[in-house]
Amino acid sequence: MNSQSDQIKQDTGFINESLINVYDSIMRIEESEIRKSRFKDITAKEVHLVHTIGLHDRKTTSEVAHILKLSKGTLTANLNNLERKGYVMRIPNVEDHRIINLGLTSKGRLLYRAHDAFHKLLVQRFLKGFNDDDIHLIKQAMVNLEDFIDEVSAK
Amino acid sequence: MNSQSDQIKQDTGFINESLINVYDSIMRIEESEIRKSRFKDITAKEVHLVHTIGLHDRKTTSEVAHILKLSKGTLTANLNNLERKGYVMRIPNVEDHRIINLGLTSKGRLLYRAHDAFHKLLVQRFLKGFNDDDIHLIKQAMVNLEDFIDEVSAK
DNA sequence: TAATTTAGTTTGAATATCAAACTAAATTTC
DNA sequence: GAAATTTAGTTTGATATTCAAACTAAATTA
Repeated sequence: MNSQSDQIKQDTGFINESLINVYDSIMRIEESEIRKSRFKDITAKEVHLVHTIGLHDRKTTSEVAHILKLSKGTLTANLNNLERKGYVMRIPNVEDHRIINLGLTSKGRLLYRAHDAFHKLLVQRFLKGFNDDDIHLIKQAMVNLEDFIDEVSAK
Repeated sequence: MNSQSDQIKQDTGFINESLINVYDSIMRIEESEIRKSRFKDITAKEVHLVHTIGLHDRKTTSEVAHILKLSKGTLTANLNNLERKGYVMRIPNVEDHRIINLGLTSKGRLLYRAHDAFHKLLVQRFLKGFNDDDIHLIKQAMVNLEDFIDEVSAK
């Protein structure tokens, strides 16, 4: 018979393994789902970039590079690819001619929404069977995790 | 004043964003923490490979390639690097001479444990302030997520 | 107006990845 | 039990990703 504390050890052990394993899988299925749809030329990294560019923000190239922690040169290369494939637009900034703002084409917006829908489905399943209090508690655990990440990143 | 359902929308929205953002950060801080220690020549991907090889299993090259979803050629290249750096051993299988089993050197085991300790700290912080029932509930959410991943991967 | 800073691109080198061809060993088939 | 097939892992050649540093053009500051 398992004691209460054995149960907890088992739970935390499972959560540990899960945190390690889950993301890789999420990236993989995101990519394979998106490629089953009409977006056959898109990788997981590219979806991530499209998500970061977003629907409405018109971020600059530097802002996006900073968010994704990519060098400026790498981002330029990635943007060239997504522009060539027709998902992303470079929008010269009229006030400051050094700046390029980024936007999604209509195809890019479709991709954004398809990815977003898949993610919402994923979260729905993640939270399946939980009531509002439970969900609030799970949210708090994610806050903890982000706090820890911020702390470690800062030091 | 927010209604209850607004609160839930906010929570699930946060969880959604969090799931997207958190892993990248985890990979990044894992790498930077490991490089602050005595393991300065190691990338996040390599830690992941060392974790997969594990302390006791003596997995084959093909098993590890399958787990990490890498081609055999890619894994050979990765193993060459980790062998050169002194973390991984190739152990010829005496019963079947085609097979190479994989193991960690003592340096590799040190790296494994350092990474494991960091991960345990991370989970500890993830679960900070929760009681046993809460933890069990969070574990259940992770099970949900893995189920969803398995379902989508299978179809 | 000259010097400096800033935003983004280009360049060149290093690394990672894959699929396909290959080698050697084990298993199956006849 | 020899020949054909399968399996495990490596090598090869091509492609893609990434970075830092040099560069260009525009804006800001001195």
